Amino acid sequence: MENREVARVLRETAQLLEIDGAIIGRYRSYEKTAELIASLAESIEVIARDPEKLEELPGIGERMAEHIREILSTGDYGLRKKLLKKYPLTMLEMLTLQSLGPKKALILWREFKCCTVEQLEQLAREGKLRDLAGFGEKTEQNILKAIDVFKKISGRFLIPTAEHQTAKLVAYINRYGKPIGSITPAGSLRRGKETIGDLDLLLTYEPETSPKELDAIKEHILGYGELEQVLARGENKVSFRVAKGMQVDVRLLQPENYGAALIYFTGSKEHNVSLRGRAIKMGYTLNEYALATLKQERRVAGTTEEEVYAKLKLDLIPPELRENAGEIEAASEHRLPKLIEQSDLRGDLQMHTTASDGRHSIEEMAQAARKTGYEYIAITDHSKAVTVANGMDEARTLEHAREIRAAKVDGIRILAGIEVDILKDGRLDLADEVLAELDIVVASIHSFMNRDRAEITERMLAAIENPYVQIIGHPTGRILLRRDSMPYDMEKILDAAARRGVIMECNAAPDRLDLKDAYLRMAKERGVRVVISTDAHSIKNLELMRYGVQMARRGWIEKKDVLNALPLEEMLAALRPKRGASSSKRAAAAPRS
DNA sequence: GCCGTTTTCGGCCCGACTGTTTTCAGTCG
Repeated sequence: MENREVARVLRETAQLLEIDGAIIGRYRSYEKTAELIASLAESIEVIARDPEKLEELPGIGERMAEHIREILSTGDYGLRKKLLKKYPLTMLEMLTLQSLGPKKALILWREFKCCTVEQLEQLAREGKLRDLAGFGEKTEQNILKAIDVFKKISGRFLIPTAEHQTAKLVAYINRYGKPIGSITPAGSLRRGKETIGDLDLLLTYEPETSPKELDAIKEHILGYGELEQVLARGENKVSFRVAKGMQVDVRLLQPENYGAALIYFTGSKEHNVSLRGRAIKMGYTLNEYALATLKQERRVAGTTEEEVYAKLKLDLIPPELRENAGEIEAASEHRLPKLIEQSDLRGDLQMHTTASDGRHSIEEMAQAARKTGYEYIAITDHSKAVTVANGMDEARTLEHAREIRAAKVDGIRILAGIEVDILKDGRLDLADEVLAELDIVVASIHSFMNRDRAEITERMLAAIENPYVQIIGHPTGRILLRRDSMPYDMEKILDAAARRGVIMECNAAPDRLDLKDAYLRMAKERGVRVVISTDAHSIKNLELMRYGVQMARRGWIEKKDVLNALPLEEMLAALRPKRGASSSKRAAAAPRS
């Protein structure tokens, strides 16, 4: 059973308990355990095999450990099943509606036996909600609006979509007639999460700004051309929805509170909760304005993030790590990783040209890469199995390799590579003799992804065992918001990669970001090196590298873990030598053009 | 259900905003 499955059972139990009116601490305990398990890099199944290890995890005691074991062995949990006899599972779907929480859901269930979004819509349309205790006409309208949103949107967006909307919005806000303070994007966008739910913007204003002036600024923001619905308009905050249901929160604050607010609105929520717990233990209280003494009689810090973390005796935690996944402990013991930066990278080892499905020639790609400051690139076009991408057979691959080696661009080394397909049975799409002739072999799966976990695992293991494979490209095959990862036993795969010296790719395409953070961290723990590659299909795509770097940072990856942060010769030496070939030595010995 | 330099019992992060109330509960992030 996967961690997220176990986490789902626990989270549903927590929600059902909350509807059932359990005391706050009890359902929070289930909620916290669910969050913890979802964020673990290791498999909970493996941890649970050790009789003591489970209870060593924070927030898991004797009883919770038992519950987890029950879930792992039966696939479900007794208390959840018991609660589901009282409340249907579909009630939880209703909780995803904005403005509808557990208390109102319970009233709907008691009064109308209403437990689905469809039934709720019917009741709201008939005007039957407004007379319920705690409900009113406005609530009824809000529920109808929320149902509209629910039906229309998935609710999450790719990073570039969120960046684009942020840029437009910031430009618009800055068109306010008078000078305005700084505008800072926070939230999951700042943390570099793989998809973004909503936008959080911090807007500072000077302390002498009059209330009237503040109102004018808020009115200006709400005059944004792409605004579709105002959700809240208060003293310190405006919230609204723009196209496709994306929610925007703009928080207005004074510069002296900037650091505390930036921490608060960067999140994650779990990181913040943990920070507050730490603050309390140290005799402080932390909110979005400042770190202060417990009874708020004295302010201790709040103007910068550094200052707040320092007072909490923590090193400054990079936003990408703020997921409450061990970063606070690491920061308190001065052992935060020194995360990889884009400027550490010396090359890009996966890209395509017109030989398969790319848009530019070898020289054009090399020139563009040279301009970004790289020392080397690898051209890795597709092999013949990917017919739709004009994949190359053995003869074309060899001819293309000759062309790559003949191409000369000053100041950059162009390596002859391939992105060879891993076939249905785990064999490779090109003959060994051909692979032996190339400088770099990336192997990827592009077809038959809908197989079960055991089959996919075996297939990937076969590829890793193949002595010609040096790098596994976009290992899980996911396309964000469209296609799930292939199911496999990542521990087995990474153990095999560690044993065989195979490198795992972190594909930088913002709709892939594959490997993802948790798997990158697992790779690092096993000593598996990673390569951050754009998989560029055009010159423009070379710019996508920063997304891959940010995902790697979220996986705690440092410069020393990254293949393409090495100088050319060291990079080639770090590649697994191909059996029966000395191509890596030959490549290293060749003169740089 | 968990946990302890404030605690083995009694808390559990904290504040903004809305809407339904007439001082506050519910929801949200």
